Amino acid sequence: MFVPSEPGILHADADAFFAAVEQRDDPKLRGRPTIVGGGVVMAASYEAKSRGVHGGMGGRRARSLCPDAVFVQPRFSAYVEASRALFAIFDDTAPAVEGLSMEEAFLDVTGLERISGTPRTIARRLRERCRAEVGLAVTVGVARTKVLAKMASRAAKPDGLLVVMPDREREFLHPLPVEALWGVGPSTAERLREHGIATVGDLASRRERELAFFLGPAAARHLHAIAHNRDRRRVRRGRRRGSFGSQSALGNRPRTRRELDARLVALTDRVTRRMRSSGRAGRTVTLRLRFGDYTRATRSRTLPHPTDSSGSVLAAARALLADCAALIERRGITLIGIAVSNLTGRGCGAQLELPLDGSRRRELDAALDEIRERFGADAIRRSASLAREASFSPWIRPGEEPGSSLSS
DNA sequence: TCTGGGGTCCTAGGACCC
DNA sequence: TCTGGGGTCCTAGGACCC
Repeated sequence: MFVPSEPGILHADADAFFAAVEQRDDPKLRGRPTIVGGGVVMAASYEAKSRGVHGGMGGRRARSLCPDAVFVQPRFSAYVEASRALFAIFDDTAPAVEGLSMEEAFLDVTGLERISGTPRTIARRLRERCRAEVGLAVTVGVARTKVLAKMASRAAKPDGLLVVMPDREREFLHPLPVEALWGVGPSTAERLREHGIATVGDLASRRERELAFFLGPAAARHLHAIAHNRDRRRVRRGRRRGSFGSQSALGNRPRTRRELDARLVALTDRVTRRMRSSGRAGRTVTLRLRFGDYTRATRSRTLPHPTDSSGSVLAAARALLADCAALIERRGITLIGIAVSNLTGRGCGAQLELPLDGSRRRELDAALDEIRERFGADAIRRSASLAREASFSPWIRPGEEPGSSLSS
């Protein structure tokens, strides 16, 4: 009898991360609906979720749905520490780990069977270690592709493990509503439903060309591919972030120019400080605004040279803010944010610490493969000459911490 | 106390260059 | 001088995710 071998991509995701850390650290919260945040729900424990509370919901609505919930202030340093501990276990489990956020990652365990056992065994052990060593429940989805592993973990939550075997992929995927697809949000779902597409199976039955008419070519190609579980993206190590940003909500009361400028100074300081401690510089400064009527605007400016200095970023941000004075006057401002993108080092996504001894050879080859795959064979030659010009220093450096964003 | 705070990727038009 | 093709970069905005 044919026995298909187990697929090798794991998606590991800590359940209700912020809320779970709070419940771990304060026994009084265990078993009780716990909500992190106040004005807005940043994370809700499963006790609160079962009453209809979810992330992003207004605090008042959450309170009315779940009057006995305990609200706690977020403690970001505790979440960062928990995230590091989880990633230490992930890194110990698989050679290729790709962080998606503070609390989730893809792990490629292909070819580890002789050393560590089957993917199912590895996933089981990973979950046990996260619980024993970090005190958190981690759900794992296992499949042949990243999209499917991600969707498997979603389906297995909370505190579950789901392996989608290759001969069961369609059975798993096709009955799901289109909203369940990773990357399909309210807007795309509505457009699909307008065209009579309600399930992933419906989606798979349409031609890509037909989808492109109302989704655009890129979205059509992507959705058509994943509806057929074609997803060739590999688990990539050492991905570096593409931007640094910070924003702050202002409430509804009117703000003076002086107040806005003070916010801008604080935001700039926070962002450039983080950039300097990561050793990155950027060229494009973006100002993000939200107005009293919930409309938004962004304005950006690209500088001639990369910078990490608060002076240069602030000057650009101030000029952009001045351009928006009339808009702000008219609509009232409720949120201000800045981001710096177009970062130096972007594109050198596969990094390695020197020195290169024999044991690093395999990693180097994998890194070169990755660069070829993402940027074309020519990129190696161009990078090599750049690196020679720069005395082989700036582009080979240890990667950043995994998990670049704060999330719920 | 009525709407966090962080990210990613894609599109489309215009400027500019060869 | 006009037309065309092909490419890159910049800007603004939309959708989505955690």
